[in-house]
Amino acid sequence: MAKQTSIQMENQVEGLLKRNTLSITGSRKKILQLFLEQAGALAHGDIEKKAGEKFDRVTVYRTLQTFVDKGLIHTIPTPDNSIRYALCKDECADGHHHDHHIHFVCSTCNNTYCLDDVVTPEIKLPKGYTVRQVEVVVDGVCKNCK
Amino acid sequence: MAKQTSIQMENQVEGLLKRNTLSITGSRKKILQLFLEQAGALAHGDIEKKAGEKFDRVTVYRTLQTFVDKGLIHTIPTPDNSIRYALCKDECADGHHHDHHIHFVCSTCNNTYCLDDVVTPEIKLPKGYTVRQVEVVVDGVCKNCK
DNA sequence: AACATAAAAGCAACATAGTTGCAAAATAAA
DNA sequence: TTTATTTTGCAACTATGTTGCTTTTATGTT
Repeated sequence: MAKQTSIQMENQVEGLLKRNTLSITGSRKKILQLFLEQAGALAHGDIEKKAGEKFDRVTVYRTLQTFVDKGLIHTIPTPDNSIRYALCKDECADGHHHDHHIHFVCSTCNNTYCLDDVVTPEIKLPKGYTVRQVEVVVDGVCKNCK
Repeated sequence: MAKQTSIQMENQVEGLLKRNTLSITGSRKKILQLFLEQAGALAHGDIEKKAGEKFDRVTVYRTLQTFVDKGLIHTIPTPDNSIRYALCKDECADGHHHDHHIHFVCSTCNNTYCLDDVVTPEIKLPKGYTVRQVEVVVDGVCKNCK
């Protein structure tokens, strides 16, 4: 993906918001842009820091919740119990997530990545259990930290 | 497993603590007993409630941390971001956990179970990534809630 | 372009979760 | 039984997340 001008980024961000029937506001643009600029996932705290003291904590919480509800981002459970959020692929929409990829947490740089090409395996459960979703989080060292 | 008398339970609890070089105290006995009585996993909050207002919050935190360090219990990451703890099998010792089983969270009763017979699958990662641990959490309906 | 309506942001206050330092109490070892 | 060490409880603090309400902002309509 080629690097974009800030005008192109602006268009991409606004397009994404419009396509998801979200009104275009300062905080939504800023937060969505942070996700687009970032390879990995972001925790609530990361966003507050990166946004540079500009938004109220409550606004960040509510914006993230809205993005999850609309299917723009999804949550990633991590072993250290800090919820992280990452952009969804286009197939996700309006609360209906299709996250069949696994997540990778680097124990060196502590970044979390969506490995979109690695699909979650089939899990065979004992009799009586019904599967709804399988979440796989792999812990290790990423290619940048090697 | 046959139901135990309270004397047997007491012995089992104290034995477990001794084997892990932990001094025998009221809170450790009580908390460890809660884990033994319970099929599923427990969150910090569950323990505070079940212990019946008897222990300080700080003591519960520290006891859980000690148990994790010694390899008596392990943590389970859950989608709703509440850390849960469950007893380890005997192979775990002194900070070195061997949790090759998957975890199941029932979306009806909200209990978390270790499915000891279901081992985590091999995950093939892209070039450059090193795997240290694979954590699988399955979300669905358990056999009791069906 | 101005207005009305609906949505979002900001604020304050609160609730829950987790941490740290220290003194008192309990446990283990001598 | 006495001593040394570990654990507990308390107080205070930090971080994280939530709720109600008011003001501000965005958007669709005239």
